[in-house]
Parts: sequence; structure tokens; C-alpha cells
Amino acid sequence: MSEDRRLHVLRAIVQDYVRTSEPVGSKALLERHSLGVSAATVRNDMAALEEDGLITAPHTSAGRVPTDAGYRMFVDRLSGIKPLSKAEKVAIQRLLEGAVDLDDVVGRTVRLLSSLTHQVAVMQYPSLTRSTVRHVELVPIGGTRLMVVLIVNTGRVEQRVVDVGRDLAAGHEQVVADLRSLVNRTAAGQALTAVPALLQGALEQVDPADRDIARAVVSALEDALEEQTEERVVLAGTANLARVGSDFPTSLGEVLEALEEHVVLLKLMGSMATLDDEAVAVSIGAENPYAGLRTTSVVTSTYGPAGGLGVVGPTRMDYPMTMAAVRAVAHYVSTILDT
Amino acid sequence: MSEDRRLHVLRAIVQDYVRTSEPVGSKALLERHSLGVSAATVRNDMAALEEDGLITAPHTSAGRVPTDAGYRMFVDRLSGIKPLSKAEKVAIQRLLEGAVDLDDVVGRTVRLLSSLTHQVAVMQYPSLTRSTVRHVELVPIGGTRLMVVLIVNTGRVEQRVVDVGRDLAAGHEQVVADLRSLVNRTAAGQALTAVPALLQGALEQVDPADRDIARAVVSALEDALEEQTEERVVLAGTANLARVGSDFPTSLGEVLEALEEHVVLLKLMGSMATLDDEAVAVSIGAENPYAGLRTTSVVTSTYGPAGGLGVVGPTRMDYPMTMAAVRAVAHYVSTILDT
DNA sequence: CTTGGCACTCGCAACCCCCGAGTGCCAGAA
DNA sequence: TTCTGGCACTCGGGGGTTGCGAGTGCCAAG
Repeated sequence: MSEDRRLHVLRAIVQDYVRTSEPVGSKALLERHSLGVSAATVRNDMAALEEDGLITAPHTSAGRVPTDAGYRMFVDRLSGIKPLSKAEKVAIQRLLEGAVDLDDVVGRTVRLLSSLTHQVAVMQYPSLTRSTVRHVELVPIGGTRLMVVLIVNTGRVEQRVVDVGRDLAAGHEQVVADLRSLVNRTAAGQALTAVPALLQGALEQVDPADRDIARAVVSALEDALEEQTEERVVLAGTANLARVGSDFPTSLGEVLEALEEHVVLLKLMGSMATLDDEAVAVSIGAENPYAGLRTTSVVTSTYGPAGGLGVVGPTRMDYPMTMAAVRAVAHYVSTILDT
Repeated sequence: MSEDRRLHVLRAIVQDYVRTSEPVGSKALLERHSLGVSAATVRNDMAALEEDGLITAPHTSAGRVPTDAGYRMFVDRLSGIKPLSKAEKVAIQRLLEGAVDLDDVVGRTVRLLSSLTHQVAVMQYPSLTRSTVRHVELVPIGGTRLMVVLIVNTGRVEQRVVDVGRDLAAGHEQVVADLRSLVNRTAAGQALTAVPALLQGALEQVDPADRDIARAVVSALEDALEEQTEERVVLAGTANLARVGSDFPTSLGEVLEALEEHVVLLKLMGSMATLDDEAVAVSIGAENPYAGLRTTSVVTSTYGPAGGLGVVGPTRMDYPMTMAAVRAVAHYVSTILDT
């Protein structure tokens, strides 16, 4: 028996099942694929594939359906990544180039990805572990309060109001100006993760009389840095989960719940990050560590220095197309964010 | 026949139907409510209520179900707003007080509201039509580029990078400083909507030699102001849509789609805003102007100067409880944002 | 206006039965 | 050894039928 032909049969089963969402039988296979052998032979092959755990029969007298392992085999060895058409690539690029700011880039990206794949798109906010401080601004806002604004090189901004316990109205402008200058000299251009330590060092240089103000500002900055390091995630296309003919018989609620657990999605994208940039990672069904996503497949890639994005859909998905879309979108987002 | 008793019957039907989600018959009503009359009398009343379009029978030999008009009558005349318990109020307040910034307030609020009501919570970002400019910061960021940061009194921040077409590296610090000072004198404390006109006037005062730089900055600011006026909306609890025993037989997808159309939600909250602050508005089923929400009821209230928040759920919802939760959350958010 | 009684209506669940797609296996051919 | 045609078998699902019971509308009497 030809090992090779068996894999052809598996590929044909996956393709047909993805197309029709109905279990595929030996006869139906012969009609749509020219395998050059008879139905009986195909049946033997199918029996072998079932023995290997790659396909399964939902009930005695129905066709076969790929198992998670079957999809895995398909993705790893049987399918290329179907490249997108020139026109699609251009459309993606145009759409993303029209974004006006970071929020807009993220928003457009998830919507684009969900409409390309007809699935739920997930995107991690540009990761900031490798981000640097671009500028820190201190703005007195009346009374004893001071607004601390942190601007990160990716364009994100975080602000905090601190009460410095001393009236800044008159005569203290210089204190604030000095402090602004010191903080910027210390932190500008530095990695977010390195800044807290540097600031602590810089505190030494402050006139002891103003040490309390400086301490309050530094504390607010540390808080803001913490917030920036805390990752966020954005979704689009959850309505696709309820599409007619969708899978997720009963578990739709579980999937929605899992998607609301942004922490889960972040961990997932983190753990799936591949060594190779530009590569696409796929997690199929029960391979997935999170219970709510056991009936789904997740296709992710990375963008920029350390961001993740991808889609969540039924295990019965068009992997070549989805992987191509995820890869292409990740690629274009990377180039957009690079500028 | 007593008009009064008929309304009692309607109320009992709504309450039972909300509890059991099954059509309620005359006998079942007698068991759970002491109406002091016989089943036959109740049947006569039910026939009259059906005649009036307040209830309907899904099929000949089943109990009755309230129509949209029936729920409307219930909400307007038959149910109070069940006040929350002291403990619940304290819990709400504690939770919201723990928020660290505006994003966090919004995030906590929607999650809180969705878990209180077990429905989808919707919250408009604090509306900025009445917001004012707190401060504008100009930061040269190398080469010919300048970052313009707009800080609004609600704490939101928007930034833009503009290319001023002239190298700012050396000797031009003063130009930037002057411009910063001018812009702040002009815009600080002014309503966002008034600022563009004021800035155009201020342009006159700029040295013609630097007019081009000023124009670029003003243009970026106008863009940022536009963005701030553009309203956003945040959701939580979409998983509740798929709860077991949920309604939305087939239309779940439509509802999810409608929820992704944030513009629709914003319009809805805008149109439902009541004259009376603190009041709760309810839009029931087909009263709703948006097709995707024809099978849902929307309960909203306003917070702060002009924000909206609320929940979207099945028409068969516990109106007294939901209205109480929405009202209470809106109230506490208002007080939190006031500080 | 209310009440008890009674005939009637239908949705629904259970049941049955049949059909056909699809299988596994076997004996013979290549 | 591998492939093929044939054949008996399995079983899920669709369609028709039936019985049950909840619930109704109406009526005549209180």
C-alpha cells in the first residue's frame, strides 16, 4: 500500500470537508478528485487513516471527518500557504496606509483580518517591552497638582495626575522645569523596562528640599510605565462566530467567554510566538491549552518587534487561505509600524 | 370588568414569563399569584389583554407571552425600579473607586454592569462635546518633526506628529516655545468645539516668517480635536448572549453584528438620552430603530455631562432589576468622574 | 360580572419505519 | 502483495402517525 496515496486521500478529505462541512465518503471523494483508484481502495486507505487517528467517523454509516491530528498533518505536510492575489495585497496595503494613528492602525487591522478570513481577529497592542521613552512632560494644573505625561516611541501616551503636597502656583516654576529636564535627560531614549532603575538613581541628584516632589513624580511615572507594559488586546468579527453553518454546536458561549478573557489570548499569542519572524503558527483544537478554545483553531503570527496577531476560528477552517491572510497582514502591519 | 385587575394579570404574566421563559397559562397564574378570582375570569381578562395587543399566544393551545407593547405597559405603569441592596451599592462604589485612570473606569464599569445584569453592557466614552482643552504640548522629536500633544480636561490625550518642513534642531527653540505659549493662551480652558475658530484667529498674531510652522501645528490640532469629538464605545459581556436558555433563537448573529456597529450604539444612546439626568430610558423590541436589535431591549441612562451607558438584552428581561443596576452604575460613574 | 363546566384545538414528544449513504470484508484478478 | 468488484450490514435521519395534555373559548347559571 502506498503511504503516499493515503496522504493524498487525507488531503482530499480535509479539502472537501472544509468546503462542504459534511462528512466525506469514499464515493464522493472519487467524484471530486482523480485519485486513479477505486472506491474500495480508498476505503482501505480510510480505514488505515482512521487506525492512525487522523480521521474519524461521526457514526457508523457516515463519511469521515478529520481529527485534530488530521488537520495537524494537513497543515504541516500537505498544504502550502496559498499566496494572496496581487490585488488583495494592494488593497491591504492601501487600507492600512490610510490609518491616522496607532489606535486606527490596530482597529483597521483587526477589522481587515476578520473580513478577509470571515473569522474572529485578535491583535495584541504593539508590545512595549522593547519600547523606549520618547518624552516626559510635567504640567502644573492648578493647586498642588501636577500632570505627568509619558510619551512612548510607538506613539502611545499615558498620563497621571499627582498631588505633590505643595502649592506650585508661584515661584516654583523653576522646580518643575528642572525636574522635567532631569527626567528627560535620564529617561528619554531608554527602554521602558530600564527606566524605573534609572529614575531611582536620578533622584539622588535632586535638591533634598524638592526630593518629595521628585519622588511623587517618579512614583507616578513608574505607575504609568507599568500600565504601558501591561498588554492589551483588540478583537473584531465576533459576529462571524454565529454565521449560519457555523460549527460550535453548543460551545459558542464558551468560546465567547474565552475571547473575553484577554489574558488568555495574550498568553496564547505569547506562547505561540515562533522563533522565525514572519512565520505563522497554528494551534489546532485540543492542542490548545485553554478549555474554552478546545473546539477552535488559532492561527497567529508576529509583527513589529514583539507583537502578536491572528484569528480564532473553527478547526474546520481553510488553513491555507487563513494562514496566507494572517501572514500578509502581519507583514504589512510591520512595515506600517516601522515608519 | 375591572380594568385594574386586568393590569394585575398583565404584571403577573410578565413576571412569570421572565422567570420561567415559558408561555404562562391561566392556571399557572393562579398558583403563583393570589388574584382572588377564578381561572375562568383570568381567561376572560387574558382575552381582553390579547385584544388590546398587550399579550399574544404563540399557538392556540399554549399560554400567553407579553408583546412589546405589553412590556412597555409593564415598564411604564406596573413596575417600580427595584432598588439595589445596601451591600450592592457599596460593592459598586468600592469597585469603581479602585480605578486608576479613565480607561480603567470605563473598563471596570462595563464589566461591572454586565455581571450585575448578566447581559451585554455598553458604555460610551465620556463625551467630549463639553470638554475643554487643558494643555497643549509641542515636542520637537528630531529632524523637521514636531509632536503635538493635546490634553483634555477629562484626562484623555491625543497626539500627532507633524512635519513642519524646516529643521528645528538649532536656533528655533524659541519659535517652538513662543508657539506653545500662544497656543496655550488661546486654547487652554476653552471648549473643544470652540478651539478651531480661536486658533484660526490666533494665527494672525504669528510672525509671517513662522506662519507655515504655526499652520502645520494648528492643522494637526484640529485633526486631534476632531478625533476627540469622535465618540467611542466599549462593550462587555457578549458571552451572555449565548447563555443557555437565552432567547435570540436564530438572530444571534444579527445581534452580534449590530453590537459591532458602534455607530449604531452611539446613535441609539444619543437618541435615548432623557431630559432628566439620572433617569433610565428603555427601548423595547421593535420600538428600536435598528433592525439588528429588533429582538432586544435596550436600557440606558446618562452619566457625567453627556455620556451614555446601558445594557442590551432580550425583551424578556428583568426590567426592574436591570433598570436599577443601570441607574445605580450611571450614578456612581458620574460621581467618580466628577472628581 | 364571575364562575364552573365542557368541548375543542394543537403543539409536541414518542414511535415506527423505511431509505440510502456508507461501510467492512472477502474472494478473485493483476 | 495490492487492487478491485461485489455484497451484506449498519445506522442516522426524514416523514408520517398517534396519543397526551395544557390551555383555550364559550355558555349557562349564580
